[in-house]
Amino acid sequence: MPELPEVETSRRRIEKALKGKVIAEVIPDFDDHIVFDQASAEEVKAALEGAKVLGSARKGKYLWLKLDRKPWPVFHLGMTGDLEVSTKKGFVKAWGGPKHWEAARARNKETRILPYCRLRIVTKDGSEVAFTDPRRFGRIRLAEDPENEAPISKLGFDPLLKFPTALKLGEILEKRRAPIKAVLLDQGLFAGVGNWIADEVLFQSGISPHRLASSLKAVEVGALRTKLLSIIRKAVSVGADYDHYPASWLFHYRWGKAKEAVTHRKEKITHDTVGGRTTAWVPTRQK
DNA sequence: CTCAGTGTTCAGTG
DNA sequence: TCACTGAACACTGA
Repeated sequence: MPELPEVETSRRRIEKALKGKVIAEVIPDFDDHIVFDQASAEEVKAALEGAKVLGSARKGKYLWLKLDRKPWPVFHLGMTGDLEVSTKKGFVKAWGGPKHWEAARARNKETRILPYCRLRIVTKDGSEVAFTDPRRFGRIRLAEDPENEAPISKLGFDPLLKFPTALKLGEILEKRRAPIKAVLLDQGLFAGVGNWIADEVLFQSGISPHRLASSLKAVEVGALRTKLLSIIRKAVSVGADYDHYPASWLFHYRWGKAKEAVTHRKEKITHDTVGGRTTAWVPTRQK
């Protein structure tokens, strides 16, 4: 479930594999018009092959490569997208379901199978990056100036880049009539926040997801801001490795809708739909 | 077989 | 015009 920490971790991973290198070959799935919804697979291939990777950048859940020529590729991981790296030669793409993987495996036992691979990038020195996405809500696009073009230009504050003071944030939330959970998910305000981070922030700051954003008191806005920043920084610092998130986080207990779901302190977890999304929260702790 | 679950966009409502 | 809601999108897995 790629939210800001997973996307930032992916960015660092592929930057390490590609920075300073020349892209030798790009292998897209030419039949995929969903992931390649604006630029065609052919156009992406043409834009990347032969270009040198200068670096990478990210805002919210979007990331992009900076090349020594335009346009640049922009990636969104959607709900199930991922960017994998191999430093040794030998990724093999396999489209479709498990049957395709078995067939590919049978053809070449030595090579790693990449389920649902949409794009492979191979550098001159043999490093490989692969974009995989089973459910195809992810997107691969091209842009001349990603940061200043829609949709990235429409994003709000990225908690890792620039974030408003508690005072300023309070002024913004005062004008919003939707439940705070829905406002936290608004990418035009909190770029990079997704469903689990929003729930975690509200859990840790003791605020009910149903509260209207405009009803939050200054002290609550301050707590929400502090928790939002600390949760994202912590998740990024451990490379979005869920096993290393603190045991006290709701994250470990929120999945599934088991009636008996409880926190690490045995508090009852309730599942409601807020802002159109399943919301896990703890009524005894969140007011 | 049905449906939840992921994030974004777009149509519809107020 | 603006703010907000809810469905649609593709697909797996429970």
